[in-house]
Amino acid sequence: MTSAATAEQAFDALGDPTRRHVFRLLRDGERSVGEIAAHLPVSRPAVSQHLRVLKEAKLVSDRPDGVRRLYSVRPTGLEALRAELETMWDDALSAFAEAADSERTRDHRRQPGRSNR
Amino acid sequence: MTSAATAEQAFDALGDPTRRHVFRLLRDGERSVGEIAAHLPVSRPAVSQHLRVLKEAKLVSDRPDGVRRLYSVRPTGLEALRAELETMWDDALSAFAEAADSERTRDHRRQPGRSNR
DNA sequence: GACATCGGTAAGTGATAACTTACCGATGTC
DNA sequence: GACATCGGTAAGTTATCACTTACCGATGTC
Repeated sequence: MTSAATAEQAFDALGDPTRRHVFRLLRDGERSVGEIAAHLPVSRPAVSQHLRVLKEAKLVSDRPDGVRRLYSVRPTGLEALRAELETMWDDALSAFAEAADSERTRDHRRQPGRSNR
Repeated sequence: MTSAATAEQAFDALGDPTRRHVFRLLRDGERSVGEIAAHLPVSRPAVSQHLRVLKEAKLVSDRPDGVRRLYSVRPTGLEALRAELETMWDDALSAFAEAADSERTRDHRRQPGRSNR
């Protein structure tokens, strides 16, 4: 229950600007919490909390390194997000084509009784 | 200024579960506001507000149809999101590989002076 | 062992945004 | 024109969540 690795979690996690910022920082390589916080306009505890969310969404992983704790990106969550987005994309394209199609088929001159239900 | 079509907006827009629900409904084809609301546990005005956000993020478009207003998915915003995610994905993979690499290279037995700064 | 650094957690606060009901203009039907 | 339907907007409430400071345990250094 605590491990679902859903795209939902990834969407929610990356729905916050600060969290996206944190995530993007990690694309350069693993960083400690303090380093991350130094690059952001928020406090270190705030970063810790964001990292927890990202971790739960399987977007990052961490490992101890002495007193520090190094965080790094993790493909798992992103993969789920990518797959979901791919589906969205395909469906969107077909829905878009279909809509454009019916739009074209439908008479453009105003039809009085036109209320497709 | 009101039209940027950023991936940021798309991330923020799809960061809300209800909005994702709305967006997914539209994958089946264009729908009126009332129809959408009927499928959701929220009121119609709430749906209207969500649709506005989705519209600003270029994720949906609308057109009048008599008294109704039909909303449909729009590839534009999704495209921006997809591109951004693609970048994230590539960077994540290389960062991941790099991290795994340095992890492997680094001696696994505890080194005393190990504090890479 | 004393001391410093790092980071997670607790507790509290403030802003935001998701929701509600009420209202109103626009369109279509009779 | 009267009436109904649909949907956007205004205004207000509430819950959520991002953030703060304070505290504490863990690890490393001397």
